Amino acid sequence: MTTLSANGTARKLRRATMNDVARLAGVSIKTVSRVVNDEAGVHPSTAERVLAAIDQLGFRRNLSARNLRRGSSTGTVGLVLEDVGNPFYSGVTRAVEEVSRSRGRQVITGSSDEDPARERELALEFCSRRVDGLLIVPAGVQHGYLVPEMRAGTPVVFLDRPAGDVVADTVLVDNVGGTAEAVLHLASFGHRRIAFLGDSPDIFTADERLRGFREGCARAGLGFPESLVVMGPHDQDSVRAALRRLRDAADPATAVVTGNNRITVHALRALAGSASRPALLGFDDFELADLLSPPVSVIAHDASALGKAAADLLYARLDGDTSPPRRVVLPVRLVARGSGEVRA
Amino acid sequence: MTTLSANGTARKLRRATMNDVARLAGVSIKTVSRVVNDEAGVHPSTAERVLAAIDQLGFRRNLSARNLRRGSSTGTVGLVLEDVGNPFYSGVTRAVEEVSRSRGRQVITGSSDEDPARERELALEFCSRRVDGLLIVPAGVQHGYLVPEMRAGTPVVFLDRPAGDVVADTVLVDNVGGTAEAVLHLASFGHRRIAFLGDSPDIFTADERLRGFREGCARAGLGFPESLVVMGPHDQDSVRAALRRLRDAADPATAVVTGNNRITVHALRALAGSASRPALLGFDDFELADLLSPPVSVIAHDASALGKAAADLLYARLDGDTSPPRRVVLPVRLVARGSGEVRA
DNA sequence: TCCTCGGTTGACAACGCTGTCCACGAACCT
DNA sequence: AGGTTCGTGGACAGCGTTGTCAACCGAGGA
Repeated sequence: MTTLSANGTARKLRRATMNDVARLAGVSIKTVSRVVNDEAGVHPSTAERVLAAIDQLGFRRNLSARNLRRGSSTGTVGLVLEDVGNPFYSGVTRAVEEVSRSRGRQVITGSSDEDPARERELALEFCSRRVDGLLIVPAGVQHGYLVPEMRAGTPVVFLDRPAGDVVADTVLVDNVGGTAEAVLHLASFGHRRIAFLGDSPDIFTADERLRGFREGCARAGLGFPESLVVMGPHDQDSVRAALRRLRDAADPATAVVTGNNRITVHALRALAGSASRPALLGFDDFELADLLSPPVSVIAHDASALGKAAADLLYARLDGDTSPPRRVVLPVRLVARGSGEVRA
Repeated sequence: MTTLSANGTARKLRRATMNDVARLAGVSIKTVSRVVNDEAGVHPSTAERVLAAIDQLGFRRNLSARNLRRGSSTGTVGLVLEDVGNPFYSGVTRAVEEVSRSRGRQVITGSSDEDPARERELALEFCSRRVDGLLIVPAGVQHGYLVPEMRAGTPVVFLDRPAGDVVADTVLVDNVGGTAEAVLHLASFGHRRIAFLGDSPDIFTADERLRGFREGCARAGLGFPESLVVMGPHDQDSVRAALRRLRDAADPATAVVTGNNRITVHALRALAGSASRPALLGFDDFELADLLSPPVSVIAHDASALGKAAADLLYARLDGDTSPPRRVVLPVRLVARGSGEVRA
């Protein structure tokens, strides 16, 4: 094994172009192009000379120039989500990458951090790069800025949340049905005082899950326990405070539905070691939920299924599908592990 | 809120170019360029006409063409890692994205799945796209293919594992020291039969951690317990089988060091509910480790610190740093939570 | 009056690449 | 011998943008 040094020495050197290769090989630039693209009609000995020159110069075809000239696809898709660092979204990312790979495309990602301005900035930047398509987990509710892009032929698919004011393909999960099912499940174990701990109602999924919670309460004949609904907390301290309030109330909650994986984890941490724990059922599955004690029951849905469905939809558009925009709602399933099966 | 439809109708329409804008606004293309780039010297009324035309046509500057012409940075960096879906790497990704954002650059990611051919393919594809720099979690040990790229001025930083045969900036974590510390920690609780469950020794980090394990054993005066070393298992079944073998041995292990987060989780699942559990100390921290019972002690290191350090190194090169390649080793720390503090 | 000057605008080339079209020589046919 | 084909190679334009340079116009100075 030889150790090759390749650092800074020649840093400012311009990259070799086809012209350089052509000059070195003593052929025309077009012949180089032919060799690089495996086009027929180049004499083997000529090709060999060209390949040697390519090797010697470390030439690598400039894809930007190629795509510009050919007016063809850039071979990229843009993915705007809330936070690649969140395991849920990284699962989505992986699925998108997987599908894209099979279609010979690369994925550019960006995290919006729930900031609509940032989402917009990322999406438009991607459009400037002429991505072939855009996958967006909306942070805001206004997407009119995408209309020119869509009209210009960039297909857009919204993930996890719908767009505010444009009609486009959308993949969602059954937030309402899942949360309602959670309430009914808890009620079937005798719970009458069920609380809901959700993220900010500005977030579509949080709001939908609250809707599902109300629906579940209604179907279980529990009325509308507004005092048991807390929306907004999404860090450790605020979740802890909310739980304390629910516990210390005159008529405390005996069960809690948590609105997403982060809130569930914060709730678990807040409740750890406390003597009497309410029954708990969380929206979103998460790793190790089965190993906690008690194991945590959840409304599970599949990040990769979400990513794959969205990517499939996008690639169908790229393949020329011009049918009306679709809205796909993926099913969720209740995974009973223990924490939600405690009698009131 | 108006609902805008923007689907398929005009799909095959070519995107508007500066030429189109110029024609519509009745100015030269150069004037459009001036407006788009906020260059001085355009009469306000002219600029207004141009902006109106841009708006009407939904024009968006083509960055590929711009970069081609200016010969400047493409504003992208490539990140090749094992699997974006793995929480550890998604943390790395997020950190890289964060740093890149502050430097006005976008991140293109790709998962190699530990396949050297795939790593190479991704890295070279990124080079063809003329990324400004490359961050690579090596899957293989041969990186000579990168030499032409590096010579041509693309800085490369290796993450988490060193490159096989090129000299370049590298950011690692203290695998050896951390694992040795783990062994000494367990030994301090009286353990003499300590096992190591690691991933395939082909993987640098797995091999280094094994080295650290041996070093720790030596320093603790435990000799070289080769029968207690199992390398390779990385799925649920093989980890379970390995643990069973260790337990059923004539002189069973009383403590286990697991070589990475996935193996730790598999081990936890395999040991769940079993009567006598060995002391456990895992390499890599993971979410909820503190909430398990017993809470899991780990050798922790920080994915974002790794990503940030690597990105910082890369951007330093892009800023013109031509000092010799650096090797940064990030410290790890033992987080004692309970599972590793069981007396033998 | 002529000239200069700042403010505005445009013509043109070029970035690296590929599609089109044409040139050249050798071999083949009639 | 002249014409036709095939195999090989090159000249050139243009993808959408920007840097360079020059032209134009009205105002101000000599």
